[in-house]
Amino acid sequence: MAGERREDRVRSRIRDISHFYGQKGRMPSFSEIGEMVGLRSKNAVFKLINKLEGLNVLERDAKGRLIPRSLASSVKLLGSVEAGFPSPAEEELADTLSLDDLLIQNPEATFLLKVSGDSMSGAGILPGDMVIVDKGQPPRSGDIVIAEVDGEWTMKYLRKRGDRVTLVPANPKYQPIKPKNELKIGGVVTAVVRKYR
Amino acid sequence: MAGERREDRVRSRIRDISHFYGQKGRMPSFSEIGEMVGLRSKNAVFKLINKLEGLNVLERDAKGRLIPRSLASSVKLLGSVEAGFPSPAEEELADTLSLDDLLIQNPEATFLLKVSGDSMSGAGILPGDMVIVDKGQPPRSGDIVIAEVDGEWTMKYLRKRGDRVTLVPANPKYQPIKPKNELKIGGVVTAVVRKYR
DNA sequence: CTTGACAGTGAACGAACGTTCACCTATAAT
DNA sequence: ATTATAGGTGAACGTTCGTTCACTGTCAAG
Repeated sequence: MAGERREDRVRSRIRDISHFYGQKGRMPSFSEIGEMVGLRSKNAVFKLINKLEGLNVLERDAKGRLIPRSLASSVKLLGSVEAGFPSPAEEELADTLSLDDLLIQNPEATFLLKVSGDSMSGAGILPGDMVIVDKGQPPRSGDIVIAEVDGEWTMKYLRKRGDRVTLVPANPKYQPIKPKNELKIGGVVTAVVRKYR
Repeated sequence: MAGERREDRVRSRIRDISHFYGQKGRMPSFSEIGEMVGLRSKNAVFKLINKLEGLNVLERDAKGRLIPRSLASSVKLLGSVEAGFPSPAEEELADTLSLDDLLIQNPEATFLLKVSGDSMSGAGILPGDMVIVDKGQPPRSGDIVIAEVDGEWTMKYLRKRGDRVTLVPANPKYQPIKPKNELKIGGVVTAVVRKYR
C-alpha cells in the first residue's frame, strides 16, 4: 500500500503538536504549528487541523479553541507485562492517559502522604511509598484508611461489622486496633505510588 | 489586620483560573477571566494578572502568553502518615505537584503495563498493579526490568555480575533466570502504581 | 477632612489569531 | 495520458487578543 509516507508525516506532526503541549502547557497557535512542522502557509495548518479533527485526534471547545484530548495525557497504556512491547504501529494506536486523571477523582480533596512503617507491607504498601488519600470519600469496610486513634495517625484496613469498627494492619507483627474512645478517619487511600528512580 | 477580604478575593480568583485550566486544559483569555471572577473590564484583569505575576503565581512564556506553573499540578504533597492531616492553613502552603511530572521523566519513551503474575510480589508489586516503564533508560544492576527471555516477556530484578546477567524474581516460588541465548531488555520499571477505587 | 493608593470601568489601539479565498503542484487512480 | 484529489502557497478578512489610556469609586492612613 502506498501513502505510507503521508501517514508518517501526519503522525510526526501529531507528535510535534503533542510535544509542544507537553512542554509549554498550552496548544500552539496555527503559525507556531506551521513553523514546527514546516508549513509556510497558515492555511495548510488549517487543513491539517481539520483533518486531525476528523481523525478525532484533536478537538475544539465551545469557543473554537484547540483543546488537548489524548494529547494532554502523557503515558501510553499498553497491555500486560506478558504481552511485552508492541510494534511501533500498535504503539501509535495505544490509548494515552494522564496519571493525574487516572488516579485522582477529586483534586481539591486529595493529598499525597509518605508512608513510614511497615504495618501495611502485607498489602504491598512499603515504607517510602506514597499514598494518595481522598478526604472526601466516605470510608467503607475493607478500605485502607488514614485514621487517628487516641491521638495518633495510622494507616490500616477499616473493618466494620455492625457497629463495631476495627482497624486491622496488613502485617501479622501488629495487632488489630479496636478504638475505645475516638476514631477520626482522615481519608481513604485511593492509590499507592512507588518511585524507583 | 485588614485586607483579609482582598487576599481572600485574590485567592479565590487564583482558584478560579486554576480550575479553568484543570477543566479545559488551557489558560483562559483575559475576557474569560473577567467573566469568571466578575470583572467587566479587561484592564482590571490585566492588572490582576500583573499582580499574580509579581506574586510568582503566574508566568508568561517567551511570546507573552500565560503558562501554568504550580497551577498545572493537581495534588498537594503533605508530610507522612504519622503527621496526619494538617490544618487548612498549612494545607494552603503545601507544595502541589503533578503525578505525571513526579513519575515520568521522558514521556515519549514511557509506557504503562499491567502486572499479572506474582513473581515480583516480594517487592510489593502485585498482580493488577501498573508499572511505569521507561524504554529510554539504560538498565543498571538492581533495577526492575521488563525483559524478553527466550521469547517470553517477564518482569524481574536485573542482576549484573561481570559479564553474567541474571534475572531474579522477588518471589521464592520462582527460580532466577540465566538467559542462554537472547536477552532483550524492553525497559526499566521506574515506578509502580496501584489503584484501589 | 484630605490624600494617596488601590481596584475597577469603558473605550481605543495595533498585533496576532483563525478563517477563507484563489491558485498551484504533486501524487494516485482511472 | 488524463483526471481527480489531497497537500501546499500567499494574500486578504474580520475577530479577538493583550495592552494602554483617561477616568471613577472606595477605603484606610495621615
